[in-house]
Amino acid sequence: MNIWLMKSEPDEFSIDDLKKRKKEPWTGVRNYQARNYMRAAKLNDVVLFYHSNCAEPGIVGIARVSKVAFTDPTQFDSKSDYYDAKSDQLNPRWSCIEVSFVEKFKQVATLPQIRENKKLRSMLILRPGNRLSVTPVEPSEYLEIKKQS
DNA sequence: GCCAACGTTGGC
DNA sequence: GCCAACGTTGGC
Repeated sequence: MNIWLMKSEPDEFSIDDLKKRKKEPWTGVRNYQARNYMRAAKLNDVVLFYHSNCAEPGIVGIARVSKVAFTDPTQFDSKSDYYDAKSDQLNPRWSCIEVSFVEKFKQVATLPQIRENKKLRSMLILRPGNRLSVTPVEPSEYLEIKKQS
């Protein structure tokens, strides 16, 4: 089993939105490395849900992979923000996965807390200029985050 | 709103 | 294939 961290801007789609909707296709990822991580995701992999670009950035809850990678339909939708005219119907460029709500943390694991925790020092989210919306997480890091939530 | 750190694009 | 310009992300 793998563990992933996925970012979302709460103004766009928050953990509460996921709780309400129960599941959500994670469309719109337009970065090759993040795409490759999604393609590597397996059914029921754990997803740490991260709120970015907001007042309190941090890990706010847990989701799980409820559908493995499939063609992201938004790349062929000319009305979508995520439309990609260069993507080939026969060999689509972008994939997405479906994630389902598991839990919302009682306490947010805030970015400063993550940064201060020695056991979480190597998390990719802390890397300067990290802009990947999907990154792998070590099991030990996952356990540590669960502990403080 | 600022700005650093990227990834992508496109001219050559 | 190089690299400058540009756009985007995301913390602060």
